[in-house]
Amino acid sequence: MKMSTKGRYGLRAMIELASHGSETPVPLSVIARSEEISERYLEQLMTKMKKAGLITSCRGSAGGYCLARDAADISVGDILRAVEGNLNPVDCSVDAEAACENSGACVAKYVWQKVNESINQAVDGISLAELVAKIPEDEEKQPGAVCACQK
Amino acid sequence: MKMSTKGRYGLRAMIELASHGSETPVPLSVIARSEEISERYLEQLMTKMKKAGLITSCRGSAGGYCLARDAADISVGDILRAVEGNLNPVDCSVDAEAACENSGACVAKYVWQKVNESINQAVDGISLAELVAKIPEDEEKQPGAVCACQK
DNA sequence: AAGAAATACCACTAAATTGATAGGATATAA
DNA sequence: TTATATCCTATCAATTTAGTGGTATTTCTT
Repeated sequence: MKMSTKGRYGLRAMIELASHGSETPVPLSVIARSEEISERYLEQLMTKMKKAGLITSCRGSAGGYCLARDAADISVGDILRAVEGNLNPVDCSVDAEAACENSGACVAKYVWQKVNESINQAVDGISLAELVAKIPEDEEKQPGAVCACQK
Repeated sequence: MKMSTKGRYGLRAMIELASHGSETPVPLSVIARSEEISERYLEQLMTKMKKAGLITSCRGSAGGYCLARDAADISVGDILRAVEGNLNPVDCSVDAEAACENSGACVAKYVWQKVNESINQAVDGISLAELVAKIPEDEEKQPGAVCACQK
């Protein structure tokens, strides 16, 4: 039951991105360097966040990534689900496809549903803006709304 | 963030074990067969549960496994932690050893602590007895207390 | 006392997933 | 036109998970 680096890196990258102001796009290299994550690997994670509609991007010189909406409207759950896929501890409990032949009589399923609900409730209850607000002042920038790069 | 087969098999095996009466030890082969788990693999999981003090065992002919205490006093959390190790999604959030150099200023840590709490709360809130009670009658046996084998 | 039935213990292998790397293509601003 | 970026796809390496194999030991039954 460990969160993989996808989730861990992904969350940190988004916090970093959100902590930059909203004026200009933030290049991948900046995020990768300050969070000490391989650029190439982080790139894959950012692609997933973009597909999930959490960030936008601008190519070319002076390009980079921006939040697609206000940090207050992005939950940690949005981020984790974007990079990790669903957070269900066991697929059968939610996905009808993955249900076993015993499904109806399966008591364990009850457990997995409970756990699933509690995880999602926890991560959906925390917004990116909340986290940025916790950053010690000396490192914080302007959390701001949505940045210039809105293609 | 998936529960591995250790947790899934382990829970099912314990439910099966608890659903047998308390009179006689239940052989591994019986649990393995009815839950369709490899005996050899399940054996390793049972060893962990034994070390965690959740079950006892009797060797020899007519031997097998028994709950170490009443099913009402064994939580799903006890079982999962026994086979999976701690359920923390990220080690740094709990284990001081695993904390990164940035630990104090790390905002993500706040998330992992919340998630960890909510997972543990969920699994600790469900007892083995509760689950056994949910089993459809035609398959249920006597949930009972603790069985004969108490070495 | 012998034999069968069962767990205990130790190490090893195979499969799957995850993490990371590589190379080139495409877009954009100065 | 050049430097700076993202985008896309494939591949490789490392780690973790899942499962096997063999043998020793204990206990009941006959």
